[in-house]
Amino acid sequence: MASPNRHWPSMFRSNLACNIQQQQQPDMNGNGSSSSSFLLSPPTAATTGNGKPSLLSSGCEEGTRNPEPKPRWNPRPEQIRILEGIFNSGMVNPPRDEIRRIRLQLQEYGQVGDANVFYWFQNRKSRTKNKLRAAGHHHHHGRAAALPRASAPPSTNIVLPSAAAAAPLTPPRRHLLAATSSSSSSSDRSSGSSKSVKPAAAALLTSAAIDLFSPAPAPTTQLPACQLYYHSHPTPLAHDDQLITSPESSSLLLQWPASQYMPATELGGVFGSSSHTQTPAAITTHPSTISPSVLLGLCNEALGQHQQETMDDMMITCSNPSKVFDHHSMDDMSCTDAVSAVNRDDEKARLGLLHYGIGVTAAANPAPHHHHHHHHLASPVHDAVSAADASTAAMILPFTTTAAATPSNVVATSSALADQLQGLLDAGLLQGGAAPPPPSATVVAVSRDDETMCTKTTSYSFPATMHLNVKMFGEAAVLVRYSGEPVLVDDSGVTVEPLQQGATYYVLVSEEAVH
Amino acid sequence: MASPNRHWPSMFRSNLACNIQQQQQPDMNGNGSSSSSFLLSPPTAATTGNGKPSLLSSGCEEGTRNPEPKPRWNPRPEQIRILEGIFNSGMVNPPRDEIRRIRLQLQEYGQVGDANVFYWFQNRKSRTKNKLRAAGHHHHHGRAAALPRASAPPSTNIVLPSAAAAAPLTPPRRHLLAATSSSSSSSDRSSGSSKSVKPAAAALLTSAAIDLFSPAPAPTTQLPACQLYYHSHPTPLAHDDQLITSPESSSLLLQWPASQYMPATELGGVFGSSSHTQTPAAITTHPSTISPSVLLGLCNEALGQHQQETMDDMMITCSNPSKVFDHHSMDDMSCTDAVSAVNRDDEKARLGLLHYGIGVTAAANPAPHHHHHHHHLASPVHDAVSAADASTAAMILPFTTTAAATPSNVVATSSALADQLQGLLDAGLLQGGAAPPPPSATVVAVSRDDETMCTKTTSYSFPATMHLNVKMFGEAAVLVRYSGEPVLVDDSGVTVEPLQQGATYYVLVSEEAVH
DNA sequence: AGTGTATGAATGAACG
DNA sequence: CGTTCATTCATACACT
Repeated sequence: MASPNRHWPSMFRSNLACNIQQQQQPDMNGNGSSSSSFLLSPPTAATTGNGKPSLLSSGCEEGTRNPEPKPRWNPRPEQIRILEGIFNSGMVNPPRDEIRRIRLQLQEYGQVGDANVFYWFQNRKSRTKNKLRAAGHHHHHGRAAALPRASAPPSTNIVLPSAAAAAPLTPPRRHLLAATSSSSSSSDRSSGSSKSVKPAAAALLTSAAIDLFSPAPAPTTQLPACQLYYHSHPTPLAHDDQLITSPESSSLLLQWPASQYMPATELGGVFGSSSHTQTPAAITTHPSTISPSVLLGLCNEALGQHQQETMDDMMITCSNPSKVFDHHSMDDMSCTDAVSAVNRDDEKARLGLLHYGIGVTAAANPAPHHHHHHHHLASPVHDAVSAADASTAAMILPFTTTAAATPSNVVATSSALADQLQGLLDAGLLQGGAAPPPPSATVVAVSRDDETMCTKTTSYSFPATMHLNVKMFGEAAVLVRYSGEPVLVDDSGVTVEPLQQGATYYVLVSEEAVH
Repeated sequence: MASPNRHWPSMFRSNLACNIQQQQQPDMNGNGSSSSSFLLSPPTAATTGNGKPSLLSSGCEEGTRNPEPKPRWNPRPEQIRILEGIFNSGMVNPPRDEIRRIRLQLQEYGQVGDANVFYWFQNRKSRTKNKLRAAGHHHHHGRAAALPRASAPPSTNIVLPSAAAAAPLTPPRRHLLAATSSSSSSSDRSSGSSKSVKPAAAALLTSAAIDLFSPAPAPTTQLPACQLYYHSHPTPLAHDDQLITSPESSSLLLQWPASQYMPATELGGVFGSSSHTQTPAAITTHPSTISPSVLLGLCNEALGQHQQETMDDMMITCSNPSKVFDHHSMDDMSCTDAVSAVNRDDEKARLGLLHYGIGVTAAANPAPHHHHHHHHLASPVHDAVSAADASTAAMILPFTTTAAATPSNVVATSSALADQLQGLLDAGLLQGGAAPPPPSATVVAVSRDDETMCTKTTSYSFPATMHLNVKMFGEAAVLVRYSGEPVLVDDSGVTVEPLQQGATYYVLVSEEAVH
């Protein structure tokens, strides 16, 4: 695809150290050519007033770190609004050039780099998706394609009258006070902060509503193809403030037709970006064409104020992710797969050690559902127990272990588990299945430290049939059978008879000796 | 398939909404409904109709004013225990599906969302790392010496007699009094920690490091040539007889089981759940099954209460090294290197270490906070066992194992059942169950003799919460979690954080060093 | 009553 | 794209 924007990330890495105050942004690419550039707004703080600056650090001093403080971009509310608007207009993942444009727009409110914009979209999209997933998790409805309108499930595609919708979640007043900030979901952070306003509450609400349903999912998943560009209008921005605040604008929102929906993306295409750019008037103008989402976007952006929530709802329209279920089923997963999967997992980290594994799916089997209390020993439990024991045993006796271990018996309990194990075995991971274990005897050395009162046991696995020199455990070491019966050794400490395969012996050692 | 479900990033925020105070009763879950709950899903709430309808839906009270926007999740002690257990079992950053499972488990004790779990892990990991950094700050090279920094890490590696150990970070008295959780490091919150300890520095100080066994690697001498393999025997040992020799220790070890064995991996999966699942009765039933380690656990518990002295137990195995280690060249990596890496901090270190990876484990024990302690020891014991087993298992099948066994999985499994026993153990053991009283951590030292190609493992049981001086196992020793993730240690080799109760750690030692 | 720590939550930045 | 790291924000508690 054209997706021009892919790899950006690497780019900026600048570090400028601290010098400058604040936000320097990764501007990156901007390439200087384009006009842009101006770094105008220095610091956030300044410009608008955001207020926050103070405390943060920013500065560079603090020395501890290396030379690279690089303050992270801290989007201002206005910027967030804009971004949010664009995003919900369907421009889920803007191409490079769009990013650039957006950046320019944002710049009016504060320094910002393309990278920031890029990341913002990436994160926003990603997070939205996850959230969605989480939320919907319970039921996976399969609704594959839900419709736009119905959007998924829920439904909420309704337009909500402002009041109703809004009310519950977002406290209106909040907006007033805080003003801009509350755009949809993510934004609050920036503004609020302190207690007075309480961020979370309002914000959350808002966001909540939005996130889940609306925005993202749908648009996101949907068409990749259509991304839109929003055209920026040169002008408008400036007024942003005004727009936002103004009541009127809000009123606008109401107006549009909720009825028609179209995928956000599409809209976006249409005018997505414009949204924020748009002036109320404009909106008015094209009401029909505009999709709700767009409108929403606009609203958010533009006025953002109170109503946002409402809008959100609207947006929802298109959604549906589709893939709800792709996971893999463990069952299917062959050992191999499983293995690999596992590895993958940490892979990055390193090879594979991994922990995860098998056991896994457990969920499946027993029911997680509450019933906890009941079955006591019920079979499951029982099995479990035995399994556990077995395992224990295995551990203990390594030797024995694997082989026997067929999980199946034991494990049988949980099918899922079993399967997995089985898989592993098959895969050959576990030795048990695969290779016959060589004969060996286990020798457990038990020593106690009088001081610490600690008892330590070390176990060794020696080849069966070998003659062990007990002295290796110290002069005073005594080798005994599991039964406690001493094993005969010659003067040099070597066992008279070879170790028996599969047998377990114990050596008593004193720490001193060991030492 | 494998891939799809892995980690999920972030974001899900829930709004929870109604959080309700559920908090108090663990049981509340009742909910029966489906397994999960709705927790976060506000969104989904929608399911129904979307939440929007004015409030209704959710029900959350928001209808009202919303007194509380979103109360932040407040993990209950049991939940913390569980999380802590999982975390220290190596599941530092659980994949998405694991999170889900974990959540289900946690839900038994109170409302919680995937996001909460996600955040918990993220934060926990992050903070652990930072702490380390802070602590170890000094110069790299700190060899043995004590250190300069006053604050931080006083690494005192003292041996701690049993008593001393108690809890560095966690307020000791707390245990007695409140008894609440106190799991280790992070968890304390619930119980109470706070200032006393303070930041890392303080913490470190407080906790004394222990140096118990210095000889670590091999207490005993080396083994001659052992080649071993562990063969699995299906049943060999079955006798429950007792055996062992030594008096005291023996008592501990006594009989172990024989019953069925299964690969470590299996265990992992299995035991986790089983453990907590177990009912006392069950236990009783199979007493024979108990492994030495279990016994130890008991001991710990039994006596341990106040202090935990260390006990250890253990096992071993020699296996063919070649297989074991070869993967990535563990050979190449010198311990030293490894170590240093650790100190370095960061992931790289981590990664490197991972090579070693080992496997499995863990168990934690619960601490029943309030509540009498009476559940028979049974459960605890059981827990212990599992822990031990796990470790053992790990050793045995290190490599293989790993792959599959996800502790969490395990855990998850258990969750379902959990409850009944619960009364007994709170959380149960999941994998990590926790033991109420006798917190201890298992440290398995793995050493390989290049000549003989034998691998020897020794396991120690240290009081949980103590800071272990890894150097006791040799300069080049590296302490890793079951997952293979290295445990952070300061320059002097003392763990930044105390050992986690119920957790199993592995120490990689090079024979040479030992030598 | 404040103040600071510990930690949940949110999100920018990056890596693979 | 999904995941992970790092930072920051905000809040619950404990402390003196």
